[in-house]
Amino acid sequence: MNTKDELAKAYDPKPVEEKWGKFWLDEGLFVADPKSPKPKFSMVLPPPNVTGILHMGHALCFTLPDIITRWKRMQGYNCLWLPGTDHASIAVHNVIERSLAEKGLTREKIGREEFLRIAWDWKAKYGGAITGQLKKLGASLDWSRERFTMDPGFSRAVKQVFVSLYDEGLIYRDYFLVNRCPHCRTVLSDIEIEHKDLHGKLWHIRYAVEGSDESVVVATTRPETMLGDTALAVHPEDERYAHLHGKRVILPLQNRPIPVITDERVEREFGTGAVKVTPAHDPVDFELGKKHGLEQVIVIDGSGRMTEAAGPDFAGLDRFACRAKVVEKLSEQGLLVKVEAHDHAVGHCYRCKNVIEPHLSWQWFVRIKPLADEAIRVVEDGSIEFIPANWAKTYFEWMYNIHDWCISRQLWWGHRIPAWYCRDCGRIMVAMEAPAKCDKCGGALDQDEDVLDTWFSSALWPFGTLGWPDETEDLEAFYPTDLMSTGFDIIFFWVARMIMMGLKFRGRIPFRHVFINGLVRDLKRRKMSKSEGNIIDPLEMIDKYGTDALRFTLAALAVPGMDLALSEERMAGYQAFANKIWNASRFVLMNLGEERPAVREAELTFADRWIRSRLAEVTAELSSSLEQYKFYEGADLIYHFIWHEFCDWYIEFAKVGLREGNRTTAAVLADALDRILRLLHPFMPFITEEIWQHLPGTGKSITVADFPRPEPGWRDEALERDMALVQEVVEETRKIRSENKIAPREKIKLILVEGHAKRTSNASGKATIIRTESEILRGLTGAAELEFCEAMPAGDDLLKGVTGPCEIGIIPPKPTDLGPERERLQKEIAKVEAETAKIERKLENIDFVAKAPAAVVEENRTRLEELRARREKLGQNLAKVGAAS
RNA sequence: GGGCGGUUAGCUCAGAGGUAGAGUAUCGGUCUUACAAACCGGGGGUCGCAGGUUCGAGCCCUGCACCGCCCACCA
Repeated sequence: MNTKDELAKAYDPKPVEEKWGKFWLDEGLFVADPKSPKPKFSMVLPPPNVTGILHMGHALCFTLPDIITRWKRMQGYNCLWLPGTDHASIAVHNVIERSLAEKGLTREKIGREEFLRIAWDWKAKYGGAITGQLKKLGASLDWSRERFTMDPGFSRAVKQVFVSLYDEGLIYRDYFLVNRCPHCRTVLSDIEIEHKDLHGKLWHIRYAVEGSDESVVVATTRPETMLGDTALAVHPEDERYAHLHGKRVILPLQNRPIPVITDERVEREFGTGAVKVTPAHDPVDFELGKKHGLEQVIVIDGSGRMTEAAGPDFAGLDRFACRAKVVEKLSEQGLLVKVEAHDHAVGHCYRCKNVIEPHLSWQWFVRIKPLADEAIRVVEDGSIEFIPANWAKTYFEWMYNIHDWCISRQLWWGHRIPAWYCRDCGRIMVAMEAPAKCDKCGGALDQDEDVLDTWFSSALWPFGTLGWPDETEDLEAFYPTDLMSTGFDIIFFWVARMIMMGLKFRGRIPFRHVFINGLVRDLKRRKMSKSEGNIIDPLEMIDKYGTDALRFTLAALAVPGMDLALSEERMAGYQAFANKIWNASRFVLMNLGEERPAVREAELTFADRWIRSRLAEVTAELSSSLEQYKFYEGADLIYHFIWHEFCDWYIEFAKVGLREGNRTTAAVLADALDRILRLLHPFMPFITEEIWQHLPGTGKSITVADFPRPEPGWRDEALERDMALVQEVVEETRKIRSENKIAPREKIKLILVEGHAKRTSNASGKATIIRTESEILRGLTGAAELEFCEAMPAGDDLLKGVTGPCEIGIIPPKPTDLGPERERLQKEIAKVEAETAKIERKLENIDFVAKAPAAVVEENRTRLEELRARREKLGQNLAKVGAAS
């Protein structure tokens, strides 16, 4: 890259992001090589829906793993991060059927073939939107391996899995009561139902006992289903109803006799203790019906309308309209005893939010227990780890109580179930390819109309994308993957099923770590939704603050497993951070030529050694944070280091050296920046690449540069402690200046009173610190004249005697009010005294001295001494100021 | 009904049994030649409540309150 062109004064992300985003892809820097001898690190991207447009959830889901992948890549791993999209049956249906409805059409009117043509067209046209947006986030995905859950290879994998499971008896077909969404007109699995507590009613209805004047009152939340009642149930030991055993009651409105049955599952305390039984429309009743051999009368169809069986008064009515009418009729006939308010949970469709309807029909199921048992084991034995670990509990909770999985959907967009039915003998044939005719009777065959649950195919994502069922190079090289990063909302939908299918079809876990990220919420902690109007659009944020700022914000807020409240202010803060780095880099580059100067050990200044020591420490800490997926911690670390150590202190120190023409300082500055950029790169890929390319002596791309390792020789804790003293002196000086309203320009005289000697450093360190200290005091505080207290020995080296924290006083440059300084000292004294008292109390406590670890006791003693010494010096200073006034 | 989180500065959140932190906001002061998207300084806290363990608790234990989420067949 051209190192000569100057950096603009302020950072402008747009051209930079465009340039390097393209460069990385053109150069194939993220393309994985299955033959590489390097250790591998692989992930598959949770495929976004083709219908999707980028939202903050995506931004988070792509940023966090991208940080990991970039970090691993820089560490020399052969990284594969495989992208793709999901066909999202129901979501696509919703989109297309809505547009059909606008033209007065339905999918049934245009037919399956035409519908699928439209769907594929739509996918081709809009399905790419999400991938284009993804690239803007700078996610280092291997686009050469992009997949789609309905591409031919993946479809083959899906069929293969279905056929195998069917052959093994793990997939079966059954006539069963399932959840159906009347709006989406398909059945759903149990976890696709959202339970919401609603304020409902409990209607008490009188049923006459056959052949007597007696009656029984039942309570129900769904009066319309009574039309399909085929029994009345009471508890066998409920004495109130003992005389009804074996009798029949007359179903009102239908005037049909139904038997009274007894079952332990009836709660005597609830309602009247007598319950109507509707086997075709209630899950419990369905089971009761099976147990007691009851008839199943379907009175509500798949669209939520009443059937002929509901009787002429109700047939054709919508279920809710029917409810009103039933209640009305019962009331007219005096059979409605009372109506109570009653809160209860009602199932809603997770896609369209309509109330779901229990629906009796033929469906396909996965017999899940045998698969779940293995999947439980691999988490129990630690083969798969959840991060944070307590999500494993959620996983177990569901897995232990898992129910068979209904996988058929009455939709067209998706993987059509590879099952054929013989028109003549009804035989079912399941195969990869359509059989020509029935292998039993030779009859013609019809393929099952339904498609598979989208999640059935997603479950195969970690190996289906790598070429399975073929034993490909990629599959060999990259399965199992190392990390699955996703939201807790799809642990059941997706994570659990991937584990089950991975174990079943690869015999190995699909991934080692499951990182659970939280939900992105707004500042009021509400979920972002269109209807709330609180959406923060990532593309808008990128436009406004830059991708790096967005990424850094998400990382800084990402505490594992916790929801994060996104704030635009914060993002603006990280935009400023990018600008800060930019300007710091400008300063560094200004002080470099075409070549990077070499470091000469002998010329290293105190500050140079200090920043190297800090760098070694921060490098180690950052790696440790990333290893634990503590993105917030890593972000915080690097942010603080760059802004408040590198910029605020080191660059200021370096100016002293640079002014004197110290080329080693220039070299250290350049080297530190180089390392900083590499440390920061996983978080802020674009700006770091841009600056790095301007630094002399770097390589092809920072994406494949070495991630820094802590230099073992650089860490120097004693030196860091000395620097802390220097910083204390400087900060105290600034404080005094500020409180006395002394302008930076004005020269002041400082009085340094030597502190206690406890924190003495080694002799050579002292010499250095003293020199640096003078530099800094001049350079940073503008104090040209230093004056030291009487106790200080006079001599050439003004600060020779300073060995510990210093109390600083000032002699104002001109007569001025010393009141503020006096107040400051008094406040400081009060603080010191309060703390002294606290520690004294502690040390007077015999138990504390006896039982606390010796080191802690010693620490407190030292601290007490420090405080007492400090109190004394403060007193001396106060006396001086007091005397001056 | 069962389970899981949360409650720390005005706001958003970190926090490792041993001196309560960050960002931001706020107040005051600075154009100190990398950066006003900046610099310097200040103020701001009974760590939800009540007990307990401990020499010592924001942190561990018990109970309670409130907020949020997940699961669940009292119709």
